[in-house]
Amino acid sequence: MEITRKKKNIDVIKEVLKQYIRDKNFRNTPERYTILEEIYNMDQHFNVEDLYLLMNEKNYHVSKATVYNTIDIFLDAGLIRKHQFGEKTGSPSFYEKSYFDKQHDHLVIYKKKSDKEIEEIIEFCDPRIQGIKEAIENAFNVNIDSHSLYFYGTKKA
Amino acid sequence: MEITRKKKNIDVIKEVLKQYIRDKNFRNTPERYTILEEIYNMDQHFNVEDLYLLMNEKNYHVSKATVYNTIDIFLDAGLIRKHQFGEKTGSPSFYEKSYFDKQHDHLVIYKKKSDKEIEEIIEFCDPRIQGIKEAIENAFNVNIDSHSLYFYGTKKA
DNA sequence: CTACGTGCAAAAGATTTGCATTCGA
DNA sequence: TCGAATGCAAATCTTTTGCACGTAG
Repeated sequence: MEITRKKKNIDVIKEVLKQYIRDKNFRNTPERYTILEEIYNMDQHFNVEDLYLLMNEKNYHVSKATVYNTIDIFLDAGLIRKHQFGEKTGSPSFYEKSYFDKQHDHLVIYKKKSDKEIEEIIEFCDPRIQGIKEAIENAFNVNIDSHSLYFYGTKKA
Repeated sequence: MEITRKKKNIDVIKEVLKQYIRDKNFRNTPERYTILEEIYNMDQHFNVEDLYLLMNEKNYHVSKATVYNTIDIFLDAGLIRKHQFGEKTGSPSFYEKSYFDKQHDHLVIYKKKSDKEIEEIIEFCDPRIQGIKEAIENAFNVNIDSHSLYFYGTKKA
């Protein structure tokens, strides 16, 4: 039952990708569908290195360049979202699947206030952000396509 | 008058740095005060490259390593804030002076929705974010030290 | 005097790019 | 067939690190 529903979902996702590819006159390469499937099998945030290693372990051979390339496409298609956890610049970007998911934000909990080692990342969703968004759209005459909100803190003693 | 007030402010800032340095048992190097002054003379967001070039143009010789080093200290001291505008991972971090400034967030306006070239960055301040912050602190039993909120969009036609 | 801080250059790490090869349409 | 995608390696770009030297305390 669980497996069935999962299978159904991934098929829907692949259909979304197929339509996107058709719209953009891109090509239906097997890599794109395989990477998509791999991403949608994950339940965690992942980075390019993770995904690259995981796929190669499973004997799907993909180059890193292709992973990066494909990730860009998926981002544009709205199939995944990108995150920059922690505030360090050089650290890798993280991604997560986004289709079927409602938009949410993140609370980054550091082990200690000082050295920014991440202990945990919690997702949350507060509807008030929509109100702020609308206020900003009106105040500055813009259309807002996305937002990113992170809170950084530590566990209460 | 304007100049006087400016001079006064920078002295206060330097005093803040001095106290911080004393607390941490660091050393009062001239570089630290010169870089601080340079930052507080700017009215724009800046990155390390900008600051490094600017200072060397003015014949203050500082190495990039020292700039990075000093920036870290200032961040910890709360004298500056760090931003990652645009969503690209490899792009440099930006900074801005933060003392005397109230916390604000940013609206990043892209020229076109698609290619993420930045047209303008607008600062705003919406008090509702405080309400969200408090809700999160209570919900997850954490102390939140900081947040970052960015809206991304384009100008309305 | 004794480390801490600086400068310089090399290293590291994530991402991009160039180019030859493959393969979808 | 023909150009878009891929794979691989080299290049790029920001930030970090190692080490010798200078200097604050």
